[in-house]
Order: sequence, then C-alpha cells, then structure tokens
Amino acid sequence: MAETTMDKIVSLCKRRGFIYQSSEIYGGLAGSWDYGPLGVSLKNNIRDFWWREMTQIYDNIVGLDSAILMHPKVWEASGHISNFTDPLVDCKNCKARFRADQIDLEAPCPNCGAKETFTKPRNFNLMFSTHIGSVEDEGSKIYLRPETAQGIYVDFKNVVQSSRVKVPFGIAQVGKSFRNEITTKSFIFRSVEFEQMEMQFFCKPGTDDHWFSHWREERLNSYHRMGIKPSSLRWHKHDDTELAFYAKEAYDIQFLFPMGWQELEGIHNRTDYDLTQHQKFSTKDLTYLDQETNERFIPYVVETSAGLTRNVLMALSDAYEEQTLENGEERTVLHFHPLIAPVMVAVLPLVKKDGLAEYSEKLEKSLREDFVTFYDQNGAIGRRYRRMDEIGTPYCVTVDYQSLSDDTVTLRYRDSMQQVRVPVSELVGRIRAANKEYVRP
RNA sequence: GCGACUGUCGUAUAACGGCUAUUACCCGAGCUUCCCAAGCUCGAGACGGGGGUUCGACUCCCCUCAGUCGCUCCA
Repeated sequence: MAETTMDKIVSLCKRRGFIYQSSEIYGGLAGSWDYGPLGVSLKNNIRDFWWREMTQIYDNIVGLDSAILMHPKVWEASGHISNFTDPLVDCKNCKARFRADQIDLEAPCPNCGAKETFTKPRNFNLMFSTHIGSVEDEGSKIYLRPETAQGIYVDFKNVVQSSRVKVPFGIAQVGKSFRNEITTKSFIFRSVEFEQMEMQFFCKPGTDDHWFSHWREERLNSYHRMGIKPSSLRWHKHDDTELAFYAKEAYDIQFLFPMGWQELEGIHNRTDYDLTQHQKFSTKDLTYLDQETNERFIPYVVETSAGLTRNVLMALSDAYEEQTLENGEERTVLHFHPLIAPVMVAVLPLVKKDGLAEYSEKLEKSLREDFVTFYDQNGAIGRRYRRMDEIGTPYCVTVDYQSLSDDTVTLRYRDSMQQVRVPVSELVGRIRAANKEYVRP
C-alpha cells in the first residue's frame, strides 16, 4: 500500500476544498488555515459527534459557550500571566522552569542539581494581547484566551446555581483558542488559532482517581466509535518531568499521524487547583455544598481536552488510502465514518439524456431532508464515482433506464465498490441501516 | 527564535538573460457512452511579493513572505 504522506493530504485538501492556507493571495500567514466547503463540513461533523456524545449521551454534562475575551485577572489566577511577564529560564537537564530573578543563575539547578544547564532568560509571550476600547494603554490590555478551560471554571458557580446539576457533573465547551506559538508546524497540527473541545468534570475530592480512569476509558472508546483504526491510537502517560504544575496525573491519547505519534487529546487530573486560584483572586466563594452529606468542598476537576482541528487532521490521515484495483487502475479513497463524512450520498444519472438527469435531480432533492447530498451529471460514471471516493462520500445512487420504469436505483458502497439494486422508497432506510453497521475496512 | 534548503497554472513538471513559457493529470463546454478515471473537439489556468543589475530578468543579486528539515519552544 502506498504511504500516506502529509504532502498528499495537503494537496488533496487544497484540490478538493477541505483546507486552504489563510490569506493565500497575499502570500499566506504562517500557522493560520481556512476550512473550505468540505473542510468545514468535516469539522462541524466531528464537533457535533463530540458534542452529542458529551452532552446528550452521557449523564450530568451540560454545555457552555464562554467568551473568548475575559477579565485579565482570569489569566493572573490561572498562572498564565506570571509565566510570561517575568523572564524565565529552563533547566535543559530536567526541564524545570524558574523565574530568572528568583534563582542564582550561576548555581546548580535547585531541582536536579545539574550545573550550567540553564537557558538564557526569556519572556514567554504565548498569549495574544489586544486592547479594549480605542485608547491603547496598560489599563485596557486584554488577552485572547489560550485555552477554553478557564471560561468553564469562571462560570462554575453560575452553572451550579442555574442548572440544578449536582456533583459529580461536567461542563462541555467547544471554541477557539489562540497561542502565539514560536513555531507552527505540520499543516494544521499546530496553528496559532485552533479549536478545542473540552469537558471539565467536577467531582468530590477522593473520587477523582475513579473519574480519571472512567474518562480515560470513555474518551478512547469515543475514537473507536468514530471509526478510527484502534492500531493508530495509543496512550502516553506524563511522567513527573512532563507534568504541568497544576496536574496530579495526565495521560494523552496519541494518534499515528503521517509525521509520527502526536498528541490528540489530554486527560488531566487538575485537582482543585483552578477553582482554588479563582476563589483566591476573585475573593468569591467557589465551594460546593453537598446537600446530602452537608459537606462543603472545592471540587476536583478531571479534564478531557481535545483539539478539534487536530481531530480533523486525524480523520483525514486515518481515512486516506491509495488503492490499486484488480483491473490495475488506481483510486484514492477517504474512508470517513458516515458520521463525519462531509457528503453522505451522491445522486448520479448514468447518462444525462432521455430524462435520467431530470429523474436524478428530483431524487436528489427528495433526499436532502435526510442527508447531505450531492448531484453530479458531468463526465463518465466511473469518473464521478472516483471523485466521490476522493472526498469520502460513503454512498452513490445511480439512476439508469430501468429506474424510469420501476423506480429502482443502484446503491454503490464506497469502501467495497459493490452495488445493489434498491427501490427508491427503501433508500433512506438502507442508508441509515448501513450507517449503523458501518465498519472501517 | 536559530541554522540549512526550497518557491513556475489546482497538482506534478520542462525550458530559457530575448519569438505568444512546455507537457501530463485535474477542471469547464460540447460530442460519444446502459455502471467504475475510455475516446474526440474546444476552452480556462502559473514564474510567491518588493527592490536592484541590465537595452531586456521567471532566470543574476538583495530584502521580504511562505514552506520543508533539524534545534529551540509547546505555561
């Protein structure tokens, strides 16, 4: 089988309208990407799949959409600001980070004892800043959020008081985040503007380990349900040197991208760190009262944090296949699970004369209520099948002369290329059934 | 942010200090066609951007933007 390279995926994405470079006619902007007609459909489908699982299937998870721009104190409380307003040094040996003004740079590393391993003092300006109002001064400086999680923590009290949730419960949010990355890399894998799908699960201290393993299992299973090859997914546990300062335990789900194993989603036990910080900085009481036991506590948080845009790249990488058919011809096919395929069904007249085109257009319109459809009458039928294969359309419906007399059509399956004769009246049911049984080849 | 390399139609490419910048695939219009990229005709489409050298620059030089690889970074 031909190797799936990033070049091939980038090329397909541009050619077929999945993803373009931002501001391309002006020479492009590094680390920014636009989602074309098929790309936005794929991205929305992945987002909707996640949202449906999290807020509709599971118990006790509610949704939220918090603002991208937040009070600057949020980022002081979270620790984001202190980490870039003060020059920092890293120990190259143990990766520990220190404020340059608080340690002796000539001395051995206080953490691991290694000598002369400090980097030069640097400012880490990972947050984009801007100004509210038309006057630029320090007082009006605000930031674009570098993660969606803080919006959830800050609204914790509001959600508890307004939606009758009881611990343990979760808050889910999908939204854009921004990081002023020093290097952007590997197509859309790391970009300055990206979308996150995060769920913060609030639980009683002491139950956090249970919920941590619960969510680890659920999140990996979710990718299996999306049709991703299990052999392309694996766990990566953060050891002590990789653990963020707020985390008690952290695992990443990694995916085998064309450039190697990379992080797709993080499951982190963030303890009560964030709520405690916000309680301290806001001076508002963020404790939770358990009415049954009459206990008051700050909940622990288990976070599932997935990159939506990374999910798009995963879906493309996982689905991409170049096949050599039995007759020696080549085809490129995207094996998207029907749940996320940008187009569900294409309707194609075998030829475009003798009323076949008219019949097909009418059929295509009638299917629109149930599926995302596409109509194409242009060129030989085989060519149109290949075009649909290349954008990952799971089903093609072909109208021929027999259709005109008995209202049956050919239903052609993308992965197997097999065809069955189906009455038009059974089409929707057949496609729905096939979707339920779908197994990625 | 540092170093090395690379920029020609959507993709992959060819050539050249000087005639209308080559070819294939893709794409569009038409003909043909009763199920998997067939064929024929026609058509659209490119030298990343700016500056310099030169009678003349896609070609040489400088800057810039973008990309690839390695380091760094990824609280």
